[in-house]
This record gives sequence, structure tokens and C-alpha cells, in this order.
Amino acid sequence: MGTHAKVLKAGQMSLAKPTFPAPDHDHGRCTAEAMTHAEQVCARRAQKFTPIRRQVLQALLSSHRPLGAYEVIDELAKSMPRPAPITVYRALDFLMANGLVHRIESRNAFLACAHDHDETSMVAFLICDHCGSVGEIPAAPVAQSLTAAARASGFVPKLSVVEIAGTCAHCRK
Amino acid sequence: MGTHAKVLKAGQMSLAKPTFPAPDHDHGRCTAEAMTHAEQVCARRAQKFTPIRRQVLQALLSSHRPLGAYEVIDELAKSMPRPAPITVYRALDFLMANGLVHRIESRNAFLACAHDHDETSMVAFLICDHCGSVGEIPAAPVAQSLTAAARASGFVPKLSVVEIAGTCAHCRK
DNA sequence: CGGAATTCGTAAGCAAGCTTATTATATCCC
DNA sequence: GGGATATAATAAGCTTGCTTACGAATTCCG
Ligand SMILES: [Zn+2]
Ligand SMILES: [Zn+2]
Ligand SMILES: [Zn+2]
Ligand SMILES: [Zn+2]
Repeated sequence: MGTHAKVLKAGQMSLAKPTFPAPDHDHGRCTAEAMTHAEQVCARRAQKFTPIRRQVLQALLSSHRPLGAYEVIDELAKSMPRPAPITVYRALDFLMANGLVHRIESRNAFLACAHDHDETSMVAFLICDHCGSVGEIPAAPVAQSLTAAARASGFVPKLSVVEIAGTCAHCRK
Repeated sequence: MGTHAKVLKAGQMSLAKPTFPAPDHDHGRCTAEAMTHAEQVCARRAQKFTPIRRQVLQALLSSHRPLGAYEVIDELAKSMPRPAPITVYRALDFLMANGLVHRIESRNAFLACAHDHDETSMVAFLICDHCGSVGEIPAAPVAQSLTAAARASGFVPKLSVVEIAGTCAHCRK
């Protein structure tokens, strides 16, 4: 793994984007930046960013909602012969392994991620019940107290799932 | 709802059991206590603790692991004609509505709970990757900081899922 | 008792998530 | 070039999670 510590040093996330992009934001640019980010990550890690992997990521980027595997298939089917499940699962596995996609456990769904977070640092997902958008917030401080509480009972935490359902700012007004 | 505040006042959980019961604990007693607890809860709330509901809870209590709906069916099938999915789902719904069972979102599975926690107070689940046991810890303090962090981005949290995977004390040695 | 409400059983079906197996393409590297 | 490796396509199928529909049984209650 390369040392991209420079980017991370500033904080848990390098991109100072709003947690929930406004409904009228420039999503084209939003997507483009995410793709560029993915290209950089793959280049840095000497991983192949193949067409399908690219297209699956593109599909996930089509919204700020997490998509189920079959939703991804449906999305891809719009611009290519309908891919088989195995095809997108492979791509999803790749994207997750490289930190470009998160799995939202409570929804069995997948979410594109353009953040540059440390693999060990915990994130929390805010899931809007209304529009379905999902925002990420750094949860390092929370993680500490959680980890402390867990360790108190002799438990050694590895991976945390913190998913919070509610209503996002844009859907509230 | 009855006011059973007396029991709760002492803390988030009334039962001072270890988070993860030792492998050699008296599970018979453990189960019996949980059943008694369930009976009391149902009596207090004037709910009917029917045979199936009892048996489904019993099945969940057979281990300290969360079981998927079909695992529950398999478990029940050992001692009665194999019940249909709808049957156990109905029972599970009842048990969850009465706080006797939790749903573990990240596993699509159900966990018996003999704790007496306030419905609004948040709990975190510690899931052991090795033995599959799940422990509960009160997460009220954590919840507060989480909620604060979420609100900072305009998000209004309703329901939280905090599920932490790792290794339990008994599996570590 | 007898009607209403709750609970349960039976039957069927569907969608989502994911896998296995096998063959075909690329791609890498010597 | 050519063999090894990684990636992808094809085809099929399985499991799990959950639902709908409807009729039978039980319980509640006046
Ligand atoms: Zn966007
Ligand atoms: Zn929203
Ligand atoms: Zn036990
Ligand atoms: Zn364990």
C-alpha cells in the first residue's frame, strides 16, 4: 500500500463536501470527481479499473442512494446487455476491497464512496428515510467510546456498523 | 403501558449478567429465566404468550446467537411439524413488538433478549466473528455523541443500528 | 349462547441476494 | 510467441427473507 498520509493528515476525510449534497448540486461534476478519484486509487494500488468495474461504479454514482445488486443490474441494463448477477458481484467485491464502495448492512445495498478515509477509521452512515440518500460522517470519537465500552467486556472490535436512520436536512423543510 | 420504572431506575439494564456468558454457564437456567421474564412482560402488558410464540422464543434461546428466520424454522422442526415461514414471522413480529427479540440488521437475523431496557435507550450489539454469539451493551452515551454529530449536519436521527463485529473474550484465549 | 376479534394454519408465490461451474478473453511476463 | 495469470461472460440454480390470500380455530365479551 502506498503512503498517502499527506492527504489524510488533515482529518478523517479529505474532501470537505457537505454530508448531504443539495438536491440541485452539480451532480455531473460530483460524478466526474468520484470517477477521477477511483482512477487515482486504482493507479496508486496498481489495480485494474476495467470497464465493468467502471460501469458498476458509475451506476452507483447515478444517485446518492445505496443500490441493491439487482438495482445495479437494472441500471446497467439501460446502457448495455443486461449483466448477470455474478458479474456485478465481482465488480462490487473489487470496489469494496479498494474502498470505493461501502456496503450498507441494514439495507443489503451498496454505496459509492469518494472519500479518502483511513481503512481502520470508523464511519457512520446517515440514511434518510425520505429520499434514501446516505451521508457519511466521521465517527472516530464515537468509535473510541464504543471501543472502550466493548473492550470493557473483553470484546475486541474489528469492524463497526453504525447506520442511523432519520431525515436529512433537505427533506425536512 | 405499565410503569415499571422501579426496575429501570438503577440503570439501562436490570440484569447484571455478563455481556458474553461463559461457554460453560448454566444455560438451562439462563433459558428458564428468559422465559420467565417473557411471561412477566406479556402478563404485564396483557399480551398473549401463546404456544408458538413461546416455541419461537425457545428456539432463539437455544443459543446466544442470532438466528435467521429459516434457522428458527429448522430449530422448531425438530420438535413439531415444520412451521410455515409466515407462522414464525408472525411470532417474531410479536416478540419484537414486545421487546423480547431484537433484529440484527447486519445479519438479517433475530436475537432473544432478556434485558429490561427502556425502549428509547439505545443498545449496541457486539457480534463475535468466531462463535457467533452476540452481546448487548448499553450505548446511551455513545448515542448522544452520535446524535450530536448527526444533527450537526442537519440530520434528525430516529433509529440507530450499532453493530460491532469482533472477537469475544471467550474466543480470544 | 353467539357475534366479533384475535390468532393460527395452509398453500402458494415472489424477489433479492448470492453461488457454482464452465468456457472464453484479455493481460502479463519471460 | 507462448504459457501462466487475471478477468469476464454464459448458464443455471440455490437459499433466504418475506408476502398475499383465505379459511379454520380460538378467545373475548356482552
Ligand atoms: Zn452528487
Ligand atoms: Zn432526504
Ligand atoms: Zn445462556
Ligand atoms: Zn466468541
